[in-house]
Amino acid sequence: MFFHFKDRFPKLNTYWDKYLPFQKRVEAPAKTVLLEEGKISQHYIFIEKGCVRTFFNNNGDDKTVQFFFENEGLSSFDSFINNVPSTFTIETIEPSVIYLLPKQHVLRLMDELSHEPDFAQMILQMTARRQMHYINEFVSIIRDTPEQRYQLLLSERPHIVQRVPQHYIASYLGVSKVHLSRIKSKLAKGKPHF
Amino acid sequence: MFFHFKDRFPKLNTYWDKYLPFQKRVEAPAKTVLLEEGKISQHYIFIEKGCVRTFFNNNGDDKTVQFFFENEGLSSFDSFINNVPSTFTIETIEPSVIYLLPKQHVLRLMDELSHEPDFAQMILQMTARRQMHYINEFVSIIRDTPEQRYQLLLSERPHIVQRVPQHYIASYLGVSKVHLSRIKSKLAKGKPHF
DNA sequence: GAGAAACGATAACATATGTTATCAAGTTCA
DNA sequence: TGAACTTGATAACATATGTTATCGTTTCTC
Repeated sequence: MFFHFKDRFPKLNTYWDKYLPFQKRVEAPAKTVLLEEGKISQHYIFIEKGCVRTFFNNNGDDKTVQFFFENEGLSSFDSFINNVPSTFTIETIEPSVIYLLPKQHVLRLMDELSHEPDFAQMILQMTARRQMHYINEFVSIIRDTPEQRYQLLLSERPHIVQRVPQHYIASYLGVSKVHLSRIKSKLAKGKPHF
Repeated sequence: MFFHFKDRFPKLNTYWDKYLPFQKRVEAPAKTVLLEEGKISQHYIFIEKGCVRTFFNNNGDDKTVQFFFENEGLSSFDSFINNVPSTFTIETIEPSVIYLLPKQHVLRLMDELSHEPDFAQMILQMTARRQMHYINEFVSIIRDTPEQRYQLLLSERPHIVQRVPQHYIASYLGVSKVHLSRIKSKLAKGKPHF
């Protein structure tokens, strides 16, 4: 959440660096659960190597909500901030190197940050962007066909298509894995490459 | 955005009351545009009477993103905070009584608020909730069928179904208006009422 | 009050998508 | 190495959904 924005708000660096030593480094194999649906988030998660998805269970099959990669950080934001059970699970996709910063330190870090005069403005700018991201996800799914959404992934976030197993992508796009396979084969026919 | 939370953060009331006089009261007929897609948001909007939707244009037909009713407030949050063109239009559905608070006053209000010791925590809690709301919209649409989504509307937000024209609801659910009509007639047959 | 526009239902047809089942290739792990 | 699991493709069929067109009713507008 916060540390995505280090570049835009260089002031964060000083604070962030101070808390680096409190992180726990974890080498996690694929399919390691970092936070389980229903539990309360206790860590801020930073990905040094590998990738991670968030998903929730729906009658046995799970639905992927989002993907994260190297140098991205995440938490189950609502669960972390409001101390409520997480509505989704966070799980590694590939074998990954993860840094976990315990909640107490994040809270202390935020407490320090709040003395920065423009902290509130910073928080607002960050959260407005995040909010826009999720609104766009919603907008895309009511506006675009699954085929268009897949092509958007291909053109704008190709690393997802390259590194993430297809059935995770299917549930993220909102279609069955069979249909995603159909979409791929249809696109392959339309655009033969030599 | 903010003033949704007056009840949970009573401190807001003092500040809010102070800025009440700066609002402009507007009586707007149905289909009045309060903010146009592409323009930069200049007001916080509060609905005293009536209802409002946000939507964006997509090849001629528009897609509704959200509905707002009495005693709710809104802005094009990202546009308002980050001074970027709004990605959607805000328009009245019914004849409505609207209060507009110009941006300059909202900024001043936030500036005052930022001296409250727990302002940052308040902002975080609020935005985490909002974020959860939009994630849930996304989750619902990749998890549920349009029929299930319509039934959720019926059971959890019946006022929407009662007051909003059907084709707006259809685009919000992500289906054509013809199909929403089919869903309704199917449900009516399943559940005859005497 | 009359014409125009908005709203909603329905039909008929085409297309998109889900479901289930099967097969093949790769990967993991004991 | 071999069995189990994972991943992905494809076929066949059923269902869901989009598109276009028509009709009747209501609502708006002048």
